[in-house]
Amino acid sequence: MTMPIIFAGTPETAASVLRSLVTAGEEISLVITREDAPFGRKRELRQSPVADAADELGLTVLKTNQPARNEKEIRESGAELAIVVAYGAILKQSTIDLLRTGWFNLHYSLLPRFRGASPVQSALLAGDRETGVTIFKIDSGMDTGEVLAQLPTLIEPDENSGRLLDRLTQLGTSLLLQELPRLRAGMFALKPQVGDPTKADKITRDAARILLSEGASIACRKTLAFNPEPGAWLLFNGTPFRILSARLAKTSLPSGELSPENGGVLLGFGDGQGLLLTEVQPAGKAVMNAKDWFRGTRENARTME
RNA sequence: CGCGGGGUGGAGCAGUUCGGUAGCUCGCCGGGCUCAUAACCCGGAGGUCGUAGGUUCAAAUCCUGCCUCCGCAA
Repeated sequence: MTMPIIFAGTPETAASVLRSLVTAGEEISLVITREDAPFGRKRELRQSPVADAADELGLTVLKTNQPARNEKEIRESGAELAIVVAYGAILKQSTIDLLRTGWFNLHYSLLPRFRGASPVQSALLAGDRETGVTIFKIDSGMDTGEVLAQLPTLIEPDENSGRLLDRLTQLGTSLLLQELPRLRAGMFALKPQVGDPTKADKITRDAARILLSEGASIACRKTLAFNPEPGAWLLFNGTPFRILSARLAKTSLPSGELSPENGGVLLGFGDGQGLLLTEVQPAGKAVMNAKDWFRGTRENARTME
């Protein structure tokens, strides 16, 4: 008897939300996700995690990068409401207008801070103490719509993007489940976003590169922000070298110097401060403890840049 | 056929070019020194060198196929 809804999303985090909605008894009449894309070294075509989840759940899937071309399917789904989580495509006004109640996006920041593709990484990179989730009604802008609900949360020390994303997914899911009855009933109020908007642009590999000159503190934020993807890195003996996890050390060390310490390997930065590397990954190798890695390097050939 | 690196005792590596009974730094077990220790000393266990086949008197090392992990690029 409940009105079916549309779910749109693409990556694993969206798939997780989708499963939770179904488990909670929500009826999904259509799942929209991005088209299959080349994946990995072999560039094999692979469907999105959301498509996988939809298959498991026996839901109808529409794979499209341009929903405006599939207005017929959207209209015929019988839904008047859509939930969007990291779908990865802009909706045109004509598409937005197809649903009476509207399209509601779960966004992983406290809008208007960090509008765009990388709210989680951006919050960690900025060194924010607090972030959260926002559910807003999608309009034609980039994460500019009016807000239905928000939930803040404190960022934990040493929390990286992967863990924070998991937590925000849980928070967002419970907020969604809490708000859905109101959305269905049409009993909800929207408020404009308040505050200074900031952008969270798509992450580039270049942005994830650590520079010795920028200081240990910024480098440390990068290791948190870019774990697991794409991984903060610099060059060791000329090849890419990832730092999976590290923490600021009290000890100081000249820029580029390495020194084994209790619990890891200390790397000196331009500001004289040391960063204690704990988990690293040299090019072509698996992730390993920094100390193990250091053990296997040669004394005369240890150049960080 | 996108480019490239790796798979050697529990961990990280060396040895492969110029085939000839496996090494280093740790970890582990036992013993010693010490007020004590993550320090130091002595001793010990643990490896069909990814896998299948080939060449050879002899293969971690040379040749061929396969499996597998990973970096870059997309």
